[in-house]
Amino acid sequence: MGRQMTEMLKGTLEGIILAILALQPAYGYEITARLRDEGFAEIAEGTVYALLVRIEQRGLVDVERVPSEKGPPRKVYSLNAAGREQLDEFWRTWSFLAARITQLHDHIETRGERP
Amino acid sequence: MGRQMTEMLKGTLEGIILAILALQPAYGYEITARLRDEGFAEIAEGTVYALLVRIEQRGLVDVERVPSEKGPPRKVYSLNAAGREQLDEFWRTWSFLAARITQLHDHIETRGERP
DNA sequence: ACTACTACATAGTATCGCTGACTACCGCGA
DNA sequence: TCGCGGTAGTCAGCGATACTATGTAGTAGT
Repeated sequence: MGRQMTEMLKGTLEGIILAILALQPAYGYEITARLRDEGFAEIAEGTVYALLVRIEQRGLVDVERVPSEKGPPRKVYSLNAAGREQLDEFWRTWSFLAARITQLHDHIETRGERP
Repeated sequence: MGRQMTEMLKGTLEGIILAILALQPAYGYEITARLRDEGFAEIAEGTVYALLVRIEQRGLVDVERVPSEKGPPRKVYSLNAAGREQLDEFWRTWSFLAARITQLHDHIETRGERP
């Protein structure tokens, strides 16, 4: 993936996954598929699993093992109260950042960088 | 600063500074002040200087030493062609990411996470 | 038996921003 | 005269993150 996107995902990818879990509980493999549907095509499986381990250890999700029809049992993650709180903070932080950056972008467009 | 914001700035702070330099050339100390004006109050000076070293090493800026009336000489950075190219890519990446995340946010709001 | 898909896990790497300290120059007021 | 505050830049060490690459297994279809 591009260096730019890789760095920009830091901090946001966690929020993105929390947001996906907020829509409905899901397991790792499913989340990677969901990410592809949402347009994040280039995010590797390993990345998602590592992140799920982290958010589980932080206690942001509840986990349930569910036998799968195909392959090994699934670890289904669902957002708990702490996770929803964290997601809220993610949106707050994101909104702040997005607002500032949009503002910067407008500054450049109006003041005209390249004539 | 908050962990969340710290992580989210990764990758974007560089773009933000390139954007500021696109408005007009500036030196380090001035940039930290500009950041404060733009709403990024909590960004440490050391962070800005370190970032400037990086973008200089990547050849995204031209540097000119200008004597200051107060204190040591200033290093005035101005965006060069490579820097503008990088800034363009920043905007592209940012737009992509912002669009996906906004879309995710809308999904949650319309489908209703909490009844 | 072989292949493909599903499903999860982990070790190692690179990058990034933060903290905290330090050097150095200037002008002003006590 | 001395110290203080503002200006200006530098650096080492740290923690967190996402990526790459690889490995482990179970099931289904041929």
